[in-house]
Amino acid sequence: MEFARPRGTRDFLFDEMRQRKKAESTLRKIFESYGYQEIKTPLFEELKLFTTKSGEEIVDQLYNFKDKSDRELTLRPEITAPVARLYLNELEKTAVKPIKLYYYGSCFRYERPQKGRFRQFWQFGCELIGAKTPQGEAEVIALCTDSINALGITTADVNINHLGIIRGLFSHFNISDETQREIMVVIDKGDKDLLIESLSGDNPVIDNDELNQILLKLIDLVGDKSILNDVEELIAPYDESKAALEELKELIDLLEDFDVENYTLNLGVARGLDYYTGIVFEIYVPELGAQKQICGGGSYSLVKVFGGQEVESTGFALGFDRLMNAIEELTEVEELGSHLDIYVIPITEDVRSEAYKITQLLRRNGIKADVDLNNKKFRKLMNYADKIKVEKIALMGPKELEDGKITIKDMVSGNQELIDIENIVEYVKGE
RNA sequence: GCCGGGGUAGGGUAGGUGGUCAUCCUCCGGGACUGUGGAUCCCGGGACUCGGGUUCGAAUCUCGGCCCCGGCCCCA
Repeated sequence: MEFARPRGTRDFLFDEMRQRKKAESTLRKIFESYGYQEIKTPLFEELKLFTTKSGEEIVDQLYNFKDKSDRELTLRPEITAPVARLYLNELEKTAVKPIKLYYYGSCFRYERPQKGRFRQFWQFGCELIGAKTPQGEAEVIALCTDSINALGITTADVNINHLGIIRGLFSHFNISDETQREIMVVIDKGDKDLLIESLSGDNPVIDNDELNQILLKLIDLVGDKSILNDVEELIAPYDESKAALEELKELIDLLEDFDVENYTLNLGVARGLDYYTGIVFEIYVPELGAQKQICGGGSYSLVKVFGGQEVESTGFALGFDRLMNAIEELTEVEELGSHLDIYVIPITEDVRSEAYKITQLLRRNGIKADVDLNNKKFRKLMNYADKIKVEKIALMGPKELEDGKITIKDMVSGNQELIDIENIVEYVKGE
């Protein structure tokens, strides 16, 4: 084709758009029911915003460019950092805390596209700023699971961890930041063989057998809250991890209050980034294969990222495209019906002007109505109404107009009824 | 960045050893059909991903680009 779209971006047609809009509105409703307010941030930001947050390495994965004034900019790869920037710019000094923000927008990463992975993709997420308490975290997780349930995704597996436990161990054994980061990345991959290799191979990342043995046991702890006892036993000698474990326990108790029942404790969940310090969680839909992660979230510290007054935040981002894949995979795709409520058909040429008036009347009363704009003949209009699968048509000709009436026909049953024009809005709405 | 498989009307396809070859279905527009749709028939519309090379001649062979589909790497 002469005009190709850039690799890894997508077009969306009507039906797909409608399914997406439906999911979007479901999510909005739920986020707003939790008291979140929507914000929008720019699609591009200073490159520095993201390198500060995530390190220089991520430039490889960014859609970055220089503008005409030679500024280093980039399309945003995620929305947490822009929200943090916005907070520092606009809200830090004025807004009443806690602040509940949500966003829905596209993000960009310069990577090879593949299934469940595009260069332009959509994230739906939130940030709870200034309420880093176990109850804040519990509520955020509740919002997340409610959202996923409302979309009909039934096989989602919510995995929760508290990074303070493992950080406590690192601290106890005096592990350097750099080594911590290295080992976190390996844990984050979820590949145990690789971890064993890293820890006990020829060139161990950590030269401490005691810690290595604990780590290997720790990341294997996956299950319901009964595993907390195992964790407790394992970290008993290490005071640095105990506070985190207590926080985790408190969170687990609170999840019950927030009516969250299905979750997995998974001490192997990690994050590559070192500003995540407390609770982290990830959600997987196994049916999606390699790109099964539909959500990532946790608590982090804004001060660690950008400076400014210490503010603890909790948030998560849903991968909207993957959610749509999961919905498609797991739920019966609903027939959408027509995009119109009614189609207005003038039977003869001389009543067209009346047809336009009636169409406008319907529209102004919130009815999705359409009318022919191409002077097509009656038969063609019937044909068209059939093709677009509209359920109702309004038929009008000189005969019924003389009496101030109009025919409403149900295209599914074939029944039709003669009604007074002044009642048309009520009639169409009423059924 | 790497590896595989692809690209023929809007969608789905046939042809592929170079030449009478651009096929069929669907779709879209018009008509038969004049105040009641879905059927049928007729007419019409629309494509060889782009560029270079070989050749008298390329959808077909060849090289490169672009794009698509998988899989790695990566995944804040």
